[in-house]
Amino acid sequence: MSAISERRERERAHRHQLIITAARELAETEGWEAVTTRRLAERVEYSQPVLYSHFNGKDAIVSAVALDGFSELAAHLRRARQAAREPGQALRAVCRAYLEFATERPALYQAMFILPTDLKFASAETPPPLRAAFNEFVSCFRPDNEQRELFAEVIWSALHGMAVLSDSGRIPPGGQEERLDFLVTRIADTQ
Amino acid sequence: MSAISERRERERAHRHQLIITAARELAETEGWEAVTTRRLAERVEYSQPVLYSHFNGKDAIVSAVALDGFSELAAHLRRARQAAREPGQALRAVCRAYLEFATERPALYQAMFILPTDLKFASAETPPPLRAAFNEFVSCFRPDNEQRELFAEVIWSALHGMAVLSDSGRIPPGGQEERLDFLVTRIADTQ
DNA sequence: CAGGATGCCTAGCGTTGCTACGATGTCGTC
DNA sequence: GACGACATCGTAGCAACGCTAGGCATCCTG
Repeated sequence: MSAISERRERERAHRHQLIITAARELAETEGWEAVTTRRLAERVEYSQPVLYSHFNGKDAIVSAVALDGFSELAAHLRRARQAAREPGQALRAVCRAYLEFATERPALYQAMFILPTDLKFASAETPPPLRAAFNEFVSCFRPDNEQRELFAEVIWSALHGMAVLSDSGRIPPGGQEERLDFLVTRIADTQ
Repeated sequence: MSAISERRERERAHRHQLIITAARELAETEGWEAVTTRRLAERVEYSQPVLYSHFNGKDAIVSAVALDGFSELAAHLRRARQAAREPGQALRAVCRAYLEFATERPALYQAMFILPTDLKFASAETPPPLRAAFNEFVSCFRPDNEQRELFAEVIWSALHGMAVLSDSGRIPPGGQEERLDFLVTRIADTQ
């Protein structure tokens, strides 16, 4: 392990992250359909094959972006939950933060929930950021609530449906706040 | 308008539907990624360009399949709603029918809700089948309920989220019945 | 029966994700 | 310090994609 090979490894790790951020920026400015391996390679100023020395394929790159997204989502939800004054308002705050996240970073949200990825959900090898994001919903309910995971799943499903259906125009994008209010008041009395 | 041109028009309409059903069958057996214009053309025993004389592009074919899907979904939901013994059970029956539809025809469901299509939602030119399906949810609530459309949107969002998240393994596919029960009992007391 | 229009297929364009292969340069050893 | 082994990277290319231009045949009309 010479110093040179260490430097190489550092450069390699740096380039790895460079690819991920380039893919994300390209997706956020021009949409995922503009993220081709050629354009991405040009953006990071390397040839196409180097992408495949870092990732198994395009799906793996999308997965890497999605994973970063889950970390950010978890942090975003946590901030909202902890900023809530009364515990009864935590769920509402987290739900609103979730919808915020989905509408403000649509490309990132697509990578996390719509595009095909290699990520494993709800299993033993689920990456920690995914669990962390999900647990923010669970934490809105009392620990002695035996159904809190079930509650969290339904809330999450409803929010995801609202986000994606309104984004694609299948439900009017205007009424999100009313829908959110209806959803939370229906669930919130049980914590 | 001779009889011959009428026959041609009939044949053309027949072929139009043939393309749609072929696309749907191919998607249901091998997934939408296997539905290419080449394979589809081979399947209907015509050359590629004839597809473009019937549809503006691949998205338009997917849209046509989706439109058929909405008709079937509306009929499926209506059947479930009308079969419900008490009016209080109608919502539960419709919701269960919705999830049934999504899990039993995943490819069709994808065309309707996930794949890019040309369909216009929630506007003046929304195709009737789309409105019909949505109205089945609305009809589960009392006509004097001024928020019934809002309720329907939230319910639909939650069901869509449950369907798509469980299909992609993001929530465990096993607990659908419990989630459904939780969702309905939370909403059902207001009709 | 000729003329014009219609319908269809062959062939090809540009782009996609991905990969085989050769050149270039670096490393450890004698 | 020279040399063979090794890793790294770019050029070039493959098969498949959605889509379209152009020509050939066929059919209806006057």
